[in-house]
Amino acid sequence: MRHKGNTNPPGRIKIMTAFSRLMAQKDFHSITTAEIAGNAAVTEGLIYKYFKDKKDLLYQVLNQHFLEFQAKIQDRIAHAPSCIEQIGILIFSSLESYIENRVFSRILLLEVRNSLAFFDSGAYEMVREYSRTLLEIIETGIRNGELKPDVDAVILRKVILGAIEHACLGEIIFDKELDIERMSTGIAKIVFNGVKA
Amino acid sequence: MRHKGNTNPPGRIKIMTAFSRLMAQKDFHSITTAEIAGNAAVTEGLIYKYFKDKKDLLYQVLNQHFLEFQAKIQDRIAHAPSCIEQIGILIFSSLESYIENRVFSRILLLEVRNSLAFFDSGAYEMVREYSRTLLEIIETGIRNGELKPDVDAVILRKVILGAIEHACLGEIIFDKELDIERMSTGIAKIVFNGVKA
DNA sequence: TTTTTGAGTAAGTGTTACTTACCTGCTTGA
DNA sequence: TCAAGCAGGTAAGTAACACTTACTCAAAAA
Repeated sequence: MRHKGNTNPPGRIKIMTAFSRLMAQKDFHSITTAEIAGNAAVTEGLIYKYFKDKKDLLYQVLNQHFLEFQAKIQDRIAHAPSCIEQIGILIFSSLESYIENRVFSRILLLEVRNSLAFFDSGAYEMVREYSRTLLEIIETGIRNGELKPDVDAVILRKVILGAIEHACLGEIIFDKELDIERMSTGIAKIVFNGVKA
Repeated sequence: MRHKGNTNPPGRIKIMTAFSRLMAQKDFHSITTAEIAGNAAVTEGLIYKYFKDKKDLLYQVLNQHFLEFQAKIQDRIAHAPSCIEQIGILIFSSLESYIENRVFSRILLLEVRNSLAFFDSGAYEMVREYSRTLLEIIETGIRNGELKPDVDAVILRKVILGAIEHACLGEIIFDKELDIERMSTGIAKIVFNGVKA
């Protein structure tokens, strides 16, 4: 049966950290419950005391990482004066978080999306909040004249989020370095000024 | 053992079409080999005559879909006069293919990326070719003055590919409609002209 | 006529995610 | 004060799954 207690017992923490460690080395499907339990020095059964199933464990680890991501970005954006700068900061901070926290990125960009169960999870709600934040910035920018009045806010959001994700996807998959500063200013320049001569 | 013959026997075709049908209904991991065999009216063992494992079946189905995708895009681009138009066509045709061929999209955007084995597959080579095509168009555009001379071609490619993927991701996942014309011209407008007032 | 070979089958097998029943010590309230 | 309840954790399963092995059959080659 599922656990009811609302504390955070050592076994639960050990399972999550062991799983995070393993996610840094290999993909979700090739990590076995036996392996998780072994690394956490608990029995397999305990995993199912704290997590509904293996996927639920994945989502909760993602959730935990997401909290830091969210907090950092919201804080930085709050201190920026203009919408243009806020968008620049969001691009930079997102890339920075993706690159610095590769376990988080691997899970969010590569592992969870293939299962519909994710979209009912709390972690997905955080994705939506992040996405909503960007939309609000864009809409404010259009209203106060920083952005062109005929810009489609929803499409612009898709362009920005897509660019961010695609920018670090290869680097996450193949474990390469990324010049975050160069990439984020490059993306911002294209989106803000366009590329047509 | 793996099959050696180079024909395309009925069993093999039945397995691939049955699997494609199933992929339209549910995600890869929840499709069982028994289910595939049952739908194809063959025995489970035959799957492993023609495919190394379940993932290999996935990659080969993707490959097959990709051939049509590639052919359509290359053909359309060849008939466009300018780089600007070629990029517009690539955006439109990609979105169209993603939306019209959802099995292909689900596999490419959601299912294969989580396993490193994919990046050794023939299907991934086609992704690279598609990506290379876009880069060449951009570089030509910069050289002949259609695009700004200081544009970073690699970053621009990431913005465009990211925007395309993100534009139809939600629609693929949640099985929604998409106004392809509106979306592709919207993306092109932002990328070409920028959004800053 | 015999041999080879590709297409396909039947019956496994080891692993894996997940379950069930249990133990153990700590708190708590009657 | 002590039994009851409960949270943390364990041990030993089990069903289902991906994948394997050893086989049959038919038709073309030799």
